[in-house]
Amino acid sequence: MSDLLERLRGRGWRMTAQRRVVAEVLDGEHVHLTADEVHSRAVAKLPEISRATVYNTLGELVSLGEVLEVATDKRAKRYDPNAHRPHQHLVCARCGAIRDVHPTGNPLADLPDSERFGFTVSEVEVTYRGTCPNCAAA
Amino acid sequence: MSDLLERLRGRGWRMTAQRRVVAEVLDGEHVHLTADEVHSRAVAKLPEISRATVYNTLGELVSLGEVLEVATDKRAKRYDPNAHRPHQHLVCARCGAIRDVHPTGNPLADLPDSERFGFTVSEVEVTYRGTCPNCAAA
DNA sequence: TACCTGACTTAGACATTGTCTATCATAGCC
DNA sequence: GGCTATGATAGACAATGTCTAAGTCAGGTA
Repeated sequence: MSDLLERLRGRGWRMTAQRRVVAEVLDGEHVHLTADEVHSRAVAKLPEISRATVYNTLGELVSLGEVLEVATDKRAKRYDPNAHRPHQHLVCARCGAIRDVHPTGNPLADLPDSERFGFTVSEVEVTYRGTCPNCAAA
Repeated sequence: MSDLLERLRGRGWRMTAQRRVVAEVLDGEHVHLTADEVHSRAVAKLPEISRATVYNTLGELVSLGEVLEVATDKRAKRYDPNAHRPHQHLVCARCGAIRDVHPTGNPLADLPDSERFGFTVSEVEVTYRGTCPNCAAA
């Protein structure tokens, strides 16, 4: 994800230790951390980082389109750094595990004009719910 | 929605003024209230109803499958009484307005086995996001 | 390099949403 | 009408998120 750091710098983002740490924490595939988890991991790397900074930085990353907010969980928002590859989520109703998945087809095309009520529709978010293998076994 | 009250009674639900009021508030099409909104409206009909009761009752209605929880909003959960007719949601990113919509096709069928990672998938939740006519005009 | 300035960070108060507990009230049964 | 388990209540508590005022620093400039 040094890609990300590069992109951000290119956009005139002022680089600070805190922002770098948050970006580093949000690295990898199938990463879906809550703000609080991001904060915990950031603190491990940079103990004096504050909660407000983590929230601010996450909010900026979302505005810049580098990170997606996903509301699969009932409580906290989760942050998905994999914003550049379109994908949907598969969530275990029991334990909350989340996987990125890539369905076939284009759900946007499934919404006829007559069902758009004059809205300009730009995005679709699809969440599949079920039971993961671990929970099914238990 | 006296249907609902009948169904609940049939299932051995003990009927109380509070529960009736909550069920009445959740009546109609395109109703997507937050717990707090449900509480406010319930208070208007029955001033001494408490927040805990509203939360409890909503939780029970969800368990019984009479009401759906939807997470279209980043903040509070919303409750959708239209649980018996499968439908999806169209949300205005600007003002938060929500409409029920009925896409064609079956998104469940769009998730191939190879993308299920051993999960038993039972539900799909689709949220379309865009701008409503009002906000587009403004 | 040193310094400036506006953007960034901080701690902690505050707000919102949701949960829990101990106690009181009552629906439905006899 | 009276009993009893179930439901309701107030309010404390918990979790998540937002805001503010004051201090700090990255990056540009000379």
